[in-house]
Amino acid sequence: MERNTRQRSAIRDAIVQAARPLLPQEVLERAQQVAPGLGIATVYRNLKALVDEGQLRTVTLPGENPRYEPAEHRHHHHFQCTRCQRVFDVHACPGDLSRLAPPGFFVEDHDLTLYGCCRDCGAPAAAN
Amino acid sequence: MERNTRQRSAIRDAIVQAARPLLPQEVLERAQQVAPGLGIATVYRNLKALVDEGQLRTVTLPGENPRYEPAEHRHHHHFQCTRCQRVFDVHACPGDLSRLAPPGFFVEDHDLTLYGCCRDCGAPAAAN
DNA sequence: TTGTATGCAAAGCGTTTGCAGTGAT
DNA sequence: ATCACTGCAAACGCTTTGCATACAA
Repeated sequence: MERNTRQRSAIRDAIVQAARPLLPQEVLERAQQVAPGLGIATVYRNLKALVDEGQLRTVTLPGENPRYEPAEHRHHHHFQCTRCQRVFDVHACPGDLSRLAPPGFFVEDHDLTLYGCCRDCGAPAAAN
Repeated sequence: MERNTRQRSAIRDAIVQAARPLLPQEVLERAQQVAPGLGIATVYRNLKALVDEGQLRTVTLPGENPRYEPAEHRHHHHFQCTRCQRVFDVHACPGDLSRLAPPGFFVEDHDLTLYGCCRDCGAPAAAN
């Protein structure tokens, strides 16, 4: 039976209100403003619980520590800027990729990460 | 100035001879058969060095520890079996994905991981 | 009251680093 | 004889867990 604690609300709210996937440490810092004394262990325990409940999604980019975002977001992908390292949501999807798998392999899902230059870091020739 | 040690050869050979990307621990176990007494620290040091030299490539799948494979392999992707967790190379590629990025974002590269059921693990999971 | 959730600190796990000894050149 | 490389163990950063207490139900 799950209880609705001050800490759990603070953790969930921090992630829902963020505009991008957050690291556990970032969740801690934001949630502590609402729930002083909050410990990192509680953040990890709740992140895990909220993911299991289906409220959160884990964003695991290659070579990066896991980040967390609201699960309400539909199937989507991510774009990491090679200049500023920030991660953005990409709501487009290449669609069915089962044609890429070798014979005998069955594709059930996929993960895609795009790398490049984000809007803010400017095009190779344009400085906006 | 680099030296050609017994350990380094054993580590490189273990990876070149493997049919799939290996975890550092797997590299250790295989290389120890040729270089008894080999320590895990030496494996890590050489993996790093060989990646820097361009001989190896790091395979970083979401939520998985880094694996290593020969760099000679061209641009390709990976397939992870959701049953046995093993990782396989996929030499197909969806091609240009710049259409997926929002306006103002420039795609320079991409990473793709397929998930599903491998040849050895049999039929795909029942559709839910 | 009851038992889950919490905070703290210790433990785990994969990876890195300091150091003195080893061995390739 | 050099000096990069090695093995060992300690240190690290992130995450998990044990335990006594706090608090939602």
